[in-house]
Amino acid sequence: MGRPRRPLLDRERITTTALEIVDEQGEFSVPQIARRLGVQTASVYHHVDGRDGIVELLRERVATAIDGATLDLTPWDEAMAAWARSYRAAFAAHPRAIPLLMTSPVRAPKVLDQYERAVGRLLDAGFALPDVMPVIIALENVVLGSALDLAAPEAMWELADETATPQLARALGAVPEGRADQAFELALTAYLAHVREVYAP
Amino acid sequence: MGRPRRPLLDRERITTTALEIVDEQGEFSVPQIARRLGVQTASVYHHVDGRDGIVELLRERVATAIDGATLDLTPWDEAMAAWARSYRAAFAAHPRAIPLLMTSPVRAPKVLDQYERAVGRLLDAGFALPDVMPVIIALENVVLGSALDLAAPEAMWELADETATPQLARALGAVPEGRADQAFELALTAYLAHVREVYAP
DNA sequence: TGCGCAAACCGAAAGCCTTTAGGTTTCCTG
DNA sequence: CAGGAAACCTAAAGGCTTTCGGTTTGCGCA
Repeated sequence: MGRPRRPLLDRERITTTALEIVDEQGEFSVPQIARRLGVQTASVYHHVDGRDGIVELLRERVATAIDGATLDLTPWDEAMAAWARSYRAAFAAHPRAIPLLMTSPVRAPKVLDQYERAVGRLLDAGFALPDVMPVIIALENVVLGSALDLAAPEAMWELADETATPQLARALGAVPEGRADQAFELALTAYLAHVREVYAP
Repeated sequence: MGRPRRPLLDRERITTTALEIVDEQGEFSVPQIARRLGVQTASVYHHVDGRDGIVELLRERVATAIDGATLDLTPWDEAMAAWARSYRAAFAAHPRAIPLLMTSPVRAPKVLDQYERAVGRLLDAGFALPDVMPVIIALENVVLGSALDLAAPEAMWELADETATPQLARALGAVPEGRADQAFELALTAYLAHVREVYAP
């Protein structure tokens, strides 16, 4: 016991292990992380700001997969569409983590920079200043709502009692493959089309 | 001790108390409920299927505020819009409960009946069967994404570092009152306009 | 080179939570 | 009025989060 020759822990390894566990189980606990890393529970607290700190690390880790380069596309609506798809894809890569991550916003500077650039793109495109944030927030709502849909896949499917809700059962039976992706594309396309019409100069 | 002359607990009181606590604190625990009701923790388990059962009761309780009568409006798009607004308003009445409720779908028969009727309305309006669920799911995504926005109010506002993200700070400063409602209306209007164009016969 | 402080890990423990098991009293049905 | 079910309690197991103090190692500075 005592300090080891080489550190056994760091924030990266803790984050990676936590994400592994969440991908498998949908939850995580500090003792679970410690066990996987062959370490005592208390040791983890030396590197991390409590359990909530680990959640924040997970949020940042998942958010780093958002591709900020999409925001350089032209025209502006292509940029927004691609950014939204990348945003959702980042969450889709870890569906079981979504409930854990989505309740509070991403604080990572890298992501805030992307919001900064999104604002810039809309201003450059001629959007009025008071319209910019509502347009971005509504886009974010579509993205997060669709991501949430990924977290509870096939949820309603088992619930369709054919006798009580025959039309619902029929409609569910007729749903094509990849329904979540399709619903997202539908909502995204609809949203951007409307913004083009109403707000764009 | 022993069985009391009049029952001290029932599912209604447990649900009401749990919702009170969640409205205040954003979380709840079984011992907290027991303390408020002047009862031992174990007694609560006699009426309810564990903590998860209480969450399910909360989901149903909150969902009962959704106004199913909206689905009788004509034309169909007015019905969908009003239903979506009522759906979101039900969650908005308990913003701190949203993270707890939104990760799994509502199982309450009353709500499933509403889905049943929504399907019926779209079929009657001439929608093709395979289009019905995607249209409803995408609408649900908009509603839930916007509801999620209510759960983390003013979240990004404090994060705007003027030096690092000047344009974001400017745009945030120009945001009008009631931004969450406005973003929801924007997304909802956009969505329904597009569905009218693309899917409606 | 050596001293001292900081870093990294461990052991222990407090205090919370969930859940179950078994006991006691009261109600209700036949 | 007898017996089973209902409603509550006490007790306890086992998990989780977090903190505190101890031990060993690394490293910077004199």
